[in-house]
Amino acid sequence: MARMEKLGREEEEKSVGEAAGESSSDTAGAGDEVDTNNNNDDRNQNVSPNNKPSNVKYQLRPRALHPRRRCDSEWSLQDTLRHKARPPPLSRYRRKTANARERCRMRQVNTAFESLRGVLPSWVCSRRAATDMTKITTLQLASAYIRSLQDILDGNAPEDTRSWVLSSILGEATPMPDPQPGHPCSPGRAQQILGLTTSQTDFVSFLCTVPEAQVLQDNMDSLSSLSPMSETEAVALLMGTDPQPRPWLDGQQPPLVS
DNA sequence: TAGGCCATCTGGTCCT
DNA sequence: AGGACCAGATGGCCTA
Repeated sequence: MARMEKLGREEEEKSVGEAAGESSSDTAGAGDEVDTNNNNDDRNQNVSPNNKPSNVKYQLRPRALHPRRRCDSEWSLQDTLRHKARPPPLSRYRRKTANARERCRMRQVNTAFESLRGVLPSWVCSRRAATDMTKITTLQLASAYIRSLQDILDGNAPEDTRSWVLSSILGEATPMPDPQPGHPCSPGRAQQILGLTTSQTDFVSFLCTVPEAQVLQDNMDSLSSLSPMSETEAVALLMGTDPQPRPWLDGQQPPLVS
């Protein structure tokens, strides 16, 4: 939290500085007077003279076109032919405006990540600290979540799914048999107990007629190390009555907002 | 202290 | 020409 506040302050200060005519790159120096193409960088020393990796996890690739073309086997002839003369560097004004646009663009990316976290059900994330919801984690969780929903829609589920879902809906500890009209876990019963809307009851009906949601749990196995789900949580998701607080959305400082 | 994650700056490329 | 997008580089913060 404190970290994010500090980051926010830093950005604010930088924005103020730029508004005052300062160039943040004057102090940050991210690229200023740094020969980003030179291979004398410490982290490039594991690259052999023929530019092949030597037992390293990753390596840097030359940024400039000509060195990259020399070392990058994926560089195509078309790329070479398409290469244009190097344009002059941007003016100081255009560089600043470009930086501002880039910051804005990255804010939009972060907003999109926040939005994505917002649609992830709590049981996907509830076992994770808010600070653990990194961008990568968010994408991985969302991917697994979507996969689970897709499996449900495709009907790739064992037979016991209906009873599992309905027993969860009804808050009963043991699996229920297949619902029959008038059965305690029929859609009508669920509507009565839970006060469901018509559309929600329709969804229960859907669950009563197709095998599906065990796959949700199965897919959650892939997430088990991240966030084991309870039946109640899963049903809350399915019914749109997600009861759990989402600390990363709860008015607290979001974990990754710039 | 190393590694992960992030924001930011920057240059290159593509598109309008 | 200028904006959008992308990826590399850099430095700060945090945690194991």
